[in-house]
Amino acid sequence: MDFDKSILSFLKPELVDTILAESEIKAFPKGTEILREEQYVKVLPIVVDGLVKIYSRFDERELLLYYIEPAQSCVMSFYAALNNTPSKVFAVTEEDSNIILIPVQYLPKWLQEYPKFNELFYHQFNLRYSELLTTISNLLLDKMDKRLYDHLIRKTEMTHTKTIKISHGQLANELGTAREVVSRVMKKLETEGKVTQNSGEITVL
Amino acid sequence: MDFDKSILSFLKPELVDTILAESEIKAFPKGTEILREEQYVKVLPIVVDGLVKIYSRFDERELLLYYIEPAQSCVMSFYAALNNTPSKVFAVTEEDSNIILIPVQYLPKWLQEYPKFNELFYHQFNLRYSELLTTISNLLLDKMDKRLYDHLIRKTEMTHTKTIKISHGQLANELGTAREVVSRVMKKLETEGKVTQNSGEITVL
DNA sequence: TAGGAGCTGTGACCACGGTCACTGCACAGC
DNA sequence: GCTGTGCAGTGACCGTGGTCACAGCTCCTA
Repeated sequence: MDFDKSILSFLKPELVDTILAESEIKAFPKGTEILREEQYVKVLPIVVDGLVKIYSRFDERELLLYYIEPAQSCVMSFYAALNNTPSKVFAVTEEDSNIILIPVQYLPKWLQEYPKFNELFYHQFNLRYSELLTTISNLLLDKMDKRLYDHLIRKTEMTHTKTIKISHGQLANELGTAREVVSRVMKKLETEGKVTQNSGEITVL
Repeated sequence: MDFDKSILSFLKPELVDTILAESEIKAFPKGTEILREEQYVKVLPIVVDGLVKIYSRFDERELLLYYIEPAQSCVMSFYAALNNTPSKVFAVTEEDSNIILIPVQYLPKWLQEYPKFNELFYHQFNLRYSELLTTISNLLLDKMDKRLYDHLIRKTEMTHTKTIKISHGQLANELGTAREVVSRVMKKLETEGKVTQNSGEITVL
């Protein structure tokens, strides 16, 4: 399949060709569950375009951890793949996405032969680690109104559109809270003139 | 300096010798601040013995992230060292500790030449990532009484003693809450017969 | 057209924990 | 002695958000 190789331009062209020769690029429609918790991972995903949502499930509650944007990889599945241990998180495509699937057996070899490839994953690990830190900071310090508003802002930034199609219940899941709480806070944000909403659509002003 | 090399036995002896030839092993007394936030890192620490506490500061509040036990390393400072970026966390010795300090300039070379060395850090990253996940889970789901009690239990497990010398204020910092809250909950744990305390000492029953 | 499913809006209730304002205690140094 | 400092204990207050119990809405399908 054709795609814009410039997305991997930070890697040496020689490495890009090696990767593409052995890997599959697959299209996943929006909403596909590409990684289940406790699943043993056979391929390592690198997102080419689209958007993948990574979340965890604690008890009955869920919490969005971060998004994987183009040219990024899911380090949890990377480590799970390298060591044949189950993954601890879930991954779902938030938009139609094309994803490179690298078979795990090539990883040790490429990691050793291509320092840039190695660096890529250290960088990804660091990125996710930082995002978890800010998630922790938000949980510890911020009230729901700020958490929800920031979350909506982030969504508009990533999808490059001011209007989001999502239900209060889904938002509640992403923030690890209850549906009623989201409804309450959304109403507050609406009266504050920060958003408008009607029937499953939210517009950030 | 002498120390028990068996602690690094998971690495090839050849690699251990290489590391020790170029690195310094330094003794840090309990309570030494060995890593400040926003500090540029020139050496990579690997704990030989003792215990190092890693925490972060959000606004005015602190939160303990995890402990570094013998044969472990601080991946945040690892990444910071590799890329010459400032660290985002603090590190303080919780006990007298001996720590190997590897000068950063050897890292790229050794990472490429010794796959085991590389694996060590992937493993550490994954470990910390998992610990941050459980921290998030605790913040999201658990009440203070459970968080505090679990925290005390963990402390006794790591120091191999039932009695902990710590003030309520310090505990509050580690849990990201207020001193009064810790006092309140400690009283509750005491009446429940889970702990006893007198003047800066807490004994877990 | 009646019923069901899924979503939103709301009011009431209440536990948890953050904050304030103290008091009491121990211990150190002057 | 007195005073300052640091820690523990406590009562009062109250905002946030989790929960329950509904009611109302749209849309789909039998």
